[in-house]
Amino acid sequence: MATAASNPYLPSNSILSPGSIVHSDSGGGMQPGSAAVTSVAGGYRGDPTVKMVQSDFMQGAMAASNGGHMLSHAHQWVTALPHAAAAAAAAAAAAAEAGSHWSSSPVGMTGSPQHPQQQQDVKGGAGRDELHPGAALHHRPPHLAPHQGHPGGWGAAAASHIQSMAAGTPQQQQQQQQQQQQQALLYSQPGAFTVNGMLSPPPGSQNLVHPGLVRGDTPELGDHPGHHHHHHHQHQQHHQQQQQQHHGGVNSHDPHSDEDTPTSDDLEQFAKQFKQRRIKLGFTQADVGLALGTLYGNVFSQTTICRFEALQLSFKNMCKLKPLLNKWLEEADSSTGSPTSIDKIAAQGRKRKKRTSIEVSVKGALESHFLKCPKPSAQEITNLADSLQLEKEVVRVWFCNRRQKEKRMTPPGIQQQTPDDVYSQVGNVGADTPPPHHGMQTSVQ
DNA sequence: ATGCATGAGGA
DNA sequence: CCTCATGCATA
Repeated sequence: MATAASNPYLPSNSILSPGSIVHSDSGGGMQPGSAAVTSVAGGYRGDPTVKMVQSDFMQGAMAASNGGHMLSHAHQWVTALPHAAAAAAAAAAAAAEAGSHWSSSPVGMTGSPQHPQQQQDVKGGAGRDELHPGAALHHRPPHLAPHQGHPGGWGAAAASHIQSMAAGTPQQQQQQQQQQQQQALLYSQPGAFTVNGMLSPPPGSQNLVHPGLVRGDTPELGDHPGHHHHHHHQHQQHHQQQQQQHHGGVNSHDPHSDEDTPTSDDLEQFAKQFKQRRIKLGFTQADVGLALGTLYGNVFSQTTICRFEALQLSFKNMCKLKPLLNKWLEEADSSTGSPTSIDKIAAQGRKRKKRTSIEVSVKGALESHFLKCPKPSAQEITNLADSLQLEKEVVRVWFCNRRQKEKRMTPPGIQQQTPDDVYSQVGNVGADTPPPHHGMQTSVQ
């Protein structure tokens, strides 16, 4: 197996031992003993004809379960066209600093679910038949003012929590790195084009994309300037700190100023507010992502917007995006129908390995190892991969993603405890820290 | 909402 | 090879 393992990405199909990875054969699938399955995504893209919209799809899908998959069968990779880099204006520079991370906070949902009325509707996989590009905006929510209680509670919500890692493993040492890189590459989707302004939330929005390079990323990490309060640090990193320059005395401390380096709290607050506004305006996360592209040249996916709202990005990353989203917010509610530019950019294809689904049991094993050693050596990875019957690359990536996950501080199990659930922190102490998993669900959309 | 993946950029 | 920023494809 070693042979094939070297290069996981072979056009050929056989990968490892039988049972380890199964290509999703039409339904034939998995064997009882399989460790993972790779699902195949059908024609990834490449056909302009496909109008499939993932954005809407997912949104609605979550509620509806799924509109039906259309999985095609393919080999390991989907072929694609070479990608072209695109140039775009980059513009925004965001000041960012990273320092301590989030504090606690209930992620996302605040507790108050959305109101009954659903605005997005159509997007549901169910109803997404009619998608007329350029269609008129659909209704904005007539009103809406649930309340979404939020703030008050926030203060109370603070709680300290610790990260799971760093439990006490002796070998746990970290060499931190501080790199501030960024890059922007994008591939886009084949979608058609015609976008209407960002202000018209079309039933099926999602077409062009606009590649752009962003520069101006954030500086480094550091503690936030105005770090005021409580909270804590759960990580053990923070090496370099960064100084803050306040020349000109421009912004000394104005939590609201976007120019300022936001604090964790600011970000939390902003994210929450952003989400509410976005929803009220009737936009999906995907819509916002696209709008940002047409507006500032940087498109973002639904995923990113989602993660932003849920504070699942690194502090630095959050800082970078905040200004952009903030601008969008302003635009969005101020302009009621701005024309916007319609751009379309060619979408190039990319080849992408099909997603491997790792079996739960295997995941458990990986988790265990992770706790013992978050950074296994190449050899260990190979080893592990072998015993788990997974490709080395898959395992390696798994660890990378895992580490990343640890890094972003999405409030782990730390939510505040209401008077009711006192006695909560019992439970996970020795072994692993099961994902608290916030049960967020924003029904909207 | 998230899991796995890609890639730039930095050692 | 890692970290970090991002995102397709999914559940």
